[in-house]
Amino acid sequence: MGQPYTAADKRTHYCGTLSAANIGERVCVTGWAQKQRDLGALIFIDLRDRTGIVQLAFDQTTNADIFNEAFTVRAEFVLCAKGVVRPRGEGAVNKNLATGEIEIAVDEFKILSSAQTPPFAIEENSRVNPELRLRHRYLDLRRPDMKANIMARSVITKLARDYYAENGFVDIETPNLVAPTPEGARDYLVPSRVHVGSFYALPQSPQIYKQLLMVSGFDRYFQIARCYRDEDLRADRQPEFTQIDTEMSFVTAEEVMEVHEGFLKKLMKEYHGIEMTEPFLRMPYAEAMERFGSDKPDIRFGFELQNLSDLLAGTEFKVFAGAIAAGGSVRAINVKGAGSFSRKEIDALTEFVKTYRAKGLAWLKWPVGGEISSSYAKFRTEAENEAIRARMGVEPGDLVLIVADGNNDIVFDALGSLRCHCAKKLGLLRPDDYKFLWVTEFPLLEWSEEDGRFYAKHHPFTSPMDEDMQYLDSDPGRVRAKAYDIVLNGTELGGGSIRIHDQGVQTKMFEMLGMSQEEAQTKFGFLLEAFKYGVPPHGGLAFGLDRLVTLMLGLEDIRDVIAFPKVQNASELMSRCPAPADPKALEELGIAVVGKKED
RNA sequence: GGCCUGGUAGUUCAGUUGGUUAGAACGCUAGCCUGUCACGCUAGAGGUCAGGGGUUCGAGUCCCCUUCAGGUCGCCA
Repeated sequence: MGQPYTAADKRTHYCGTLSAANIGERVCVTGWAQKQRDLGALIFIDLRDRTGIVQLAFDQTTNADIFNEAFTVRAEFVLCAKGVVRPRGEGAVNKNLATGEIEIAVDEFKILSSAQTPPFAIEENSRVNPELRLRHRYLDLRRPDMKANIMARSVITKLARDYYAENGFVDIETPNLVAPTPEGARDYLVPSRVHVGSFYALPQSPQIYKQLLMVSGFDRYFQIARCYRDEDLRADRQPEFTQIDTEMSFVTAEEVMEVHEGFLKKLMKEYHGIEMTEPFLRMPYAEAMERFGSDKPDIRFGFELQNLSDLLAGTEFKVFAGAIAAGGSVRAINVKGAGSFSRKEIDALTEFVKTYRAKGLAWLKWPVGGEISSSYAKFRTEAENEAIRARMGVEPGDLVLIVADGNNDIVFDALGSLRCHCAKKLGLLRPDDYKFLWVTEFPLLEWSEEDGRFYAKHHPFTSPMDEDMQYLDSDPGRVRAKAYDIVLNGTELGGGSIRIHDQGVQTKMFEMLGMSQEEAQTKFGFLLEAFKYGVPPHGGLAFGLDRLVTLMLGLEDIRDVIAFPKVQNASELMSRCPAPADPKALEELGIAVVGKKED
């Protein structure tokens, strides 16, 4: 139900752009009815488009036909209105509205489309069930805040394109139907009709292709690349996501970092008006772990980790002694000003660290003007207390939280998460405080107890550091990589590395990952082959665009910057995918679905 | 795969110790109203208390299962 749209209905202005400057002009506006207010012989309609709202005025005595049309308008009707912009009457100015000084005296009017009452109000900050919002995402995206998010994403994407183009990067598309990835995240598989029984994968990243583009001599590559990983979702993780993907030839790690730092600084300046002149802080992985218990530390606040193992060498407290004896450690953070936390609050913190596999949480309190108290009173000594107080810089009113475990990974993980948790609880995290950090010198390999072998921490094309080459055979776990992550306020925004450009080192790397010559040939033969024909030293970096936009907007949920996101079980509530396939299509693909998982 | 939280009109929520006909606000429908903009006034409609099972004289409320959504650990080279 609606009238036809003709060339004569072409809009002259966006609703939100009209102002007192347009008074006296005859204009044509189009959009959605935000609200119809019927005062009897006078009707007002707020008309909304992507720029804002303008008020349409209808007077029964002036034009009864148009007035009667306006009478039938309900929320979300699509309208085209023409008329003269006029100032509002004395006392009728709306200071809360950008266009509040004026209105349009409508003299031509069309209902282009009627509308059902929407299932939720189209307004800013509406606190509506996310499920309902996603089912009607097209309506959710009409809300001004969601619309602003998506439009901001467009602006940031354009900034990226401009910056990298200005710096000599060539925008090149890489395939979305690629060979399955042998390691790493699970692939989304795409069956081939022509090759029944064979599969493409959707790319987890354009990694190999961009390296091959360096072999081809493009020197600098750039792409806004869609990537896919079939893993469980989080608030900051979607199964399909977008990377600002880059690669450069003839560069060192330092040069790669400088170029990308330039982009972030440009973004901060043009988007937030914040001039960042100092180079971003750089910190080796080992230091990040030691001080913050995390490879993506939030450095907006302190509460740094301290190793107390040496101070507690003689402790009679079995939990501590046992952890140290097992080759682990006892570490602590001093949560400044948290001495007032109640027993109940500390119990909640204990539960919190347990989710990170810590067995418990010990604590020491130095209350203002009170006696030292602790969770392990029976075992502590005055000397130990004093040593801890001195090392942790404890002042009255502080709370020292201690985690001990035979496995240092657990100690770091638990305390690293706990310090962020406490900072949040104490309200120390300002989203408009931007602290960038490069984390460098990541370990090249990671030992898997479960599989009894090494895995590449980054990916198998990452170059070892020159000074650690000597340990490749004798002590592979010690080898550091020319890898770097860019971290903002505790979130990994992106990461990259200098790649191996030596065929021999690459072969060695595959060996260390337990891959035979034949296997390496089968999986990456084309890459090794390409490397025979003159490969430049190269490296690159990819930003997670979704996370970048989320942080730039001060949001927490990645879904707020994605037009059509998926929910936790990786389905999409609006289109209802994934869905069972047409049996004929399956037959053509040679695929039989043998049954859904019962458990 | 594990753990935690939640699901009550269209929406946001309340619903006491298990007790009569499940309420409010907003929205919606109709009528009235010439300066509203959270318009106002009057009247009205609107409920599979997520679904199923159980306990009970009696279940929105207690128990179990399922389902959906959210958070999180594992996972995410």
